Amino acid sequence: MLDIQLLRTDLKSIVGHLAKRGFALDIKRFNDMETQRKSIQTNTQELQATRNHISREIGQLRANGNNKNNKKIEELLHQTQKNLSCLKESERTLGELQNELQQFLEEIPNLPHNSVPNGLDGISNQEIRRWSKGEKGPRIFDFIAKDHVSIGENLGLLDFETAAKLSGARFTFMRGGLARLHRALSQFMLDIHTQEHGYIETYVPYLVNAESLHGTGQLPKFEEDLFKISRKKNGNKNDTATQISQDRINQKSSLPLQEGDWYLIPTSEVPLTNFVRNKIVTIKSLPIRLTAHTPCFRAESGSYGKDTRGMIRQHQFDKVELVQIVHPEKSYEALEQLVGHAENILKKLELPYRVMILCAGDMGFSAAKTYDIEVWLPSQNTYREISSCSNCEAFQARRMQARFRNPGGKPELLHTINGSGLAVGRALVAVLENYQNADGSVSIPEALRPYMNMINRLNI
RNA sequence: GGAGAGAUGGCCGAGUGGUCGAAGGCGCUCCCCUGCUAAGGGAGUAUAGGCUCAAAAAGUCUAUCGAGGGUUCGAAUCCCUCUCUCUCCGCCA
Repeated sequence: MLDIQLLRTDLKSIVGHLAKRGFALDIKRFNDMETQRKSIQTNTQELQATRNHISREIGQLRANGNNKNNKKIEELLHQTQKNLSCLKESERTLGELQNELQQFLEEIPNLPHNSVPNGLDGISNQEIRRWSKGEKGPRIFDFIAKDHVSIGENLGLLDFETAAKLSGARFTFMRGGLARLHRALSQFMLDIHTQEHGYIETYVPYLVNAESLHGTGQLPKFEEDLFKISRKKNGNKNDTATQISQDRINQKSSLPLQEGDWYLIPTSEVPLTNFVRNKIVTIKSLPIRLTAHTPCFRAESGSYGKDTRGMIRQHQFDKVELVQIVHPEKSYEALEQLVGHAENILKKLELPYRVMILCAGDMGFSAAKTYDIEVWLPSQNTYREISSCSNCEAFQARRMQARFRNPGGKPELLHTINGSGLAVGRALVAVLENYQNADGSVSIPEALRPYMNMINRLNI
């Protein structure tokens, strides 16, 4: 969420920044809402002040306990009648308006950082650097490289048919050495991040509430991408709408969301980042570096027909996530660092990759700057995304009210950074394809052998 | 799932309808006292928002005592709903 003060004081420049990412802010609507809000809020507060005055006066008269006062009290009571009905109406209108404004704000994406290239889609993303073991680039095959589906199925270890029977399309069933390799990858990643990169290993819930998803920006705008678990409790909630508007009057961060339901996490960024929701942390505790290995669940309703073959795009996949909660002045430094941590995994696995900076229009909703890391897939003769690392600046922190106390003792918003380190399923795909041999076997990368009972290949 | 107890500021804890944003204590900050330290004395110490203001500072108003709703001229206090924590019972990995 953007700082509403910024919209109030510098709307023009914000509109310009948002246009860079293809978001058209409705200026007229915002200004209209603001003008209305201002007058109604002032009015409401004046009426409240009057009410409080009269009440206090009555209180004083009562305390003095003098009979003469009864008349005066009655007068005051009479006087307050009209005031109160105006107030009620005014509060209601203000609530509705705050509600509308809040909703408007919540659906505005983050502002792209100055270093982010212009462009509205992936074509404008720019390559920053490229890495492969040795100078020659990705391995050149002296046979026709198969894709991971053929490799896995030929090994008899990858079974989409069973997965489809159990669940449907876009699920994976693995067994034997392949399942083990999958586990090895995540164990390996966790070990590197905790032992070499200073992250705290974390175990988190896979079901989270709507507030958490709101904090990181998935809700309210992207509900269709999520799997929702309903907990049929007490049937229908009563007047949710009234509750919300009341909340809005109080100017608290509030949610147009149903309480009670759970969502499967689309990434452990959600539980990890929400760790600091509604918290004021000490400056000494920064940076907070958290990592977790979790399954991730995505409905991906928008992408049917894309990557239908294999395990590139699944409803369920594992990911080792990196999250940093940092001082605002350190966040860009931390982003570079975090990208390096993710890259380090690929280096140790000796998988060729490149780092891309996403253009403004290709970034996610909450991001101010994003690097994608793409791993080489020989079967597709191209690089494919295996990690996405973003600095969200204060965008998520503002939604979450995640703060630290500055040296002056005042609470200030933190910055949040997240990135995959890495997507385990896609890492598995990359290993299978890059380490495949002519005879259909797959060599195990050196770094993973300690996790594989020291075997050096998966054989047919 | 059943029965009960509870939720107040950074922390502890008082407060059952009236001037309470909230006693007292601890902690923290500043000042005084003091060879040093300890002890002692004094002052300050929530968050968000509106308005005034060119801006800052400041002032002023509003809201906030787990969350939401209700009763009332007035709610931390009374009523309803929900969430969470604790204790006991049941069930379970």
